[in-house]
Amino acid sequence: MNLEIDFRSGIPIYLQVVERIRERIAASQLAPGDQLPTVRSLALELRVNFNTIARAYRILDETGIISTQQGRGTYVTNTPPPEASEKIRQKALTELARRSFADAERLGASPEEFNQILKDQVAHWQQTGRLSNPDSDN
Amino acid sequence: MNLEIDFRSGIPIYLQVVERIRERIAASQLAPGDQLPTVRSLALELRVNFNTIARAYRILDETGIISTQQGRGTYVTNTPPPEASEKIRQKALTELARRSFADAERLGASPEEFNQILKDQVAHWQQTGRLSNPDSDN
DNA sequence: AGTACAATGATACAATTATACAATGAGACA
DNA sequence: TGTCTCATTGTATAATTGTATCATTGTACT
Repeated sequence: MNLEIDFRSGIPIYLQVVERIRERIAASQLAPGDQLPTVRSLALELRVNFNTIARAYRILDETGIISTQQGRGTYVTNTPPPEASEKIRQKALTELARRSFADAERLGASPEEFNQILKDQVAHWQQTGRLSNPDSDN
Repeated sequence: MNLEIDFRSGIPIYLQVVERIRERIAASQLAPGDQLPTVRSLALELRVNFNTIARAYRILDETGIISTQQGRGTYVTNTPPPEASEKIRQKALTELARRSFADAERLGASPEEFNQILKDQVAHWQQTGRLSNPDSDN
């Protein structure tokens, strides 16, 4: 799943999981009928207790966009209407931007410095046609 | 832990705890990822109230060298502090940039679109003097 | 004495984890 | 077919961990 959650943000993990999954559904990365990871497998991936994931799933279930079934698994039921999806998507992107700057700040970089690095990254991507490999200069 | 605290020194207990733990980390007796004692267990050991330990932990958390997580515990921080070597810092920043674009792509945004959003975020930061609040429009 | 302030303690609370439990489904076998 | 067993799934509840808020204590200063 590769969900990005921040243990140091002060935002409860279960709420972060709710948001990240809503974003994936809004971005059609998860379509109706798709099965979500089991509470245990996602918990293992995120290194948290599976009850924390279960709590997130329960919230999503109560809002009706997924369906959790004991013994079977959890499945996506509805995708929000296009205009709502676009709004969620926009919010997800600005939120991602905010998190990125916050992470950069923790590494001692000002927003300006990090923005420069991001620009370089785009330039490199335009040259090579792909995002640079994390192991490229080891 | 066996922290040396002097109750008669006149120096507040929570400040002594802060100093003792800083020393342990500086001496690599506590490594990144290591879990510190819970506020209650350390309080029991030192015969003080656990709020006093919590206060010490909060100070260390604010300086970024440990991370306290409700319900989970407190851990020595993994990410290198800003004063780490420039090379490591640069590498961490480019890796962060790469991951950010990958996440944006997962949300259905091209690098160009996401870059625009990043620029807007910097502009907004320059206006308000802070990175925008995650809860601003919930 | 009285006041103000910082340090510490008491209590209630929220997030996360640990443990035991119940529902479902796949495979073995009569 | 039926049903047994067992692994896998989500559920329920209590224990553990840090947080928030206010009360208490001690000290310095008038």
